[in-house]
Amino acid sequence: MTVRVRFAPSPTGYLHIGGARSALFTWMFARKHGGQFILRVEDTDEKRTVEGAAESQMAALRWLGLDWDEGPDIGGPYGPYIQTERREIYQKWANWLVDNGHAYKCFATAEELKAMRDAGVPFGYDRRYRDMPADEIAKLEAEGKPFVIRFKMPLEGQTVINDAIRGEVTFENSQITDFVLMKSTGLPTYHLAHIVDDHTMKITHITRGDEWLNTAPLHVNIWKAFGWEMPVLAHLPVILNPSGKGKLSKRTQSFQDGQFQVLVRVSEFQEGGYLPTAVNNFLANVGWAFGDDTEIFTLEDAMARFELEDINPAPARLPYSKLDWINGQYIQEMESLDLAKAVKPYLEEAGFEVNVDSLLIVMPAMKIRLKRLPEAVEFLRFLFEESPLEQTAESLSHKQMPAEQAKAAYQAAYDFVASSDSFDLDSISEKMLAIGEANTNSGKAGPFLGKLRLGMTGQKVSPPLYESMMAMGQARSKQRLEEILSKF
RNA sequence: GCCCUCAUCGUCUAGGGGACUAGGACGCAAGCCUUUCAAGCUUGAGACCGGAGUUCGAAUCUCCGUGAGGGCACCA
Repeated sequence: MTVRVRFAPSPTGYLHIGGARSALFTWMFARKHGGQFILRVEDTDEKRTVEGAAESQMAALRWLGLDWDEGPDIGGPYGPYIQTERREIYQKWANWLVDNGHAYKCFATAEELKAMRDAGVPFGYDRRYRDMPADEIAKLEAEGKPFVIRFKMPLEGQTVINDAIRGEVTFENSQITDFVLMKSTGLPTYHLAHIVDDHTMKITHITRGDEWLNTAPLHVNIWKAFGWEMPVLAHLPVILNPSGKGKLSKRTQSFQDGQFQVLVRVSEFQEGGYLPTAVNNFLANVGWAFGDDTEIFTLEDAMARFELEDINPAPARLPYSKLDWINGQYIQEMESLDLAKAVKPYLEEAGFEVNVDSLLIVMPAMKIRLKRLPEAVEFLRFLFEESPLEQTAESLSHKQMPAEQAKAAYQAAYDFVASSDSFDLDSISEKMLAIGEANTNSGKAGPFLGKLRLGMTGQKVSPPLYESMMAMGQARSKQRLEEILSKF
């Protein structure tokens, strides 16, 4: 049997990172088994549907590299993949349930429902239309009264659901009411729609959020009523707020470690300079583990080991600081050219004119420093901004290298930069090292190199001296040394 | 309130009766290295929610607490 799974978001907003993790788990499961991953848009709540949301969610999925085999944009053999385009199918099956005694038309008005709710009726509905004689129902219908179709939930007994992650979970049927299957608008609720879709789309495993566990017994009974084969259920744990209180939401801005913004939308991770591969690695590590203490792994390798059964059922918070570390690990492994290209948009956004080639020299230094791409802006600012030299003769000197010696050293450096034919990493390092050793009391170049770096870049934190000089170029380095000398 | 689920270092996790003195990772602290910041290396602090059982033996199984999360819509 071919595994067929789906990710079925509602187009009510941006793709939430928790949704992305569910999609990732589902996708890994499909790919591991050589099955199909289907994307379905569940837009039966017309009031909440947001224009463009489905597209932005698909863009987020694409960014993560979670490709689908069937979906609204590419079609497939079991389409359409947008629920509002499947009205007739739901209507047909809803009618089938009514005709076969598994569901009934309910004419309760909003006022009636409210009255029942106010009276404290469980679930706000007392099943008053469940056993209404057929002729009375027909009469109401003939009068054109609006109605919904409700499922005839068994009144007693138990329903056991078998969850791939949690095992058997037993519910009392009396705890579940006659849920609405078809709204008066003629559109189905999730309860009906997903079952009809999952059946007609031949879905073998239903992976979905934890919040569906309580209505799973309802679903099981609907599947039974249809006489359709039940897919395997797997209820995925939710992601909590950094505080541990409640589901992760944008509303709660918590900075528990003082520096981590609470990112919720996938697009925020993208804009924040995280690599999709790192985000996937990060997400896969929450609620699931590679298994042999490996923390950094490819999706390929993770996939091979992935099992729904291994998912940790406990809800978890996102360890944002670990994400930074993971992202840093991925950046370290990047090719210089790729990193330069990746960093370019952030530099440009800061108003810098970027030539990728000239950036290459500092990329090795960047790789081991960057946790997030935008951090390159501060590191490389000196390459783009002509800032006044704020250092003084004193701050450019050192106890191992008093002003007089410092001046001589900088002069020597200037002479080299001003006249050298070979301005490359090797000659720069060789020369600067020699100058430093010759002009410090200790005979160690350290103090000189440190102060020179400070003067050249004007930044307390920057890439190392040699690379910085190379990246600045000979002319700019010369000019900068002139400024330094003018301080003495 | 009712129902369901879950519970290991600060966080993410490994472990599923004896190999647990409970492993790894992030973060944190210290040291080394060092031209800043990093990176790297070494070391350190740091957890089985509580109580009863079952058992020769419980982090692991059972029950009861407690805590946390989820659900109780013509939303998904």
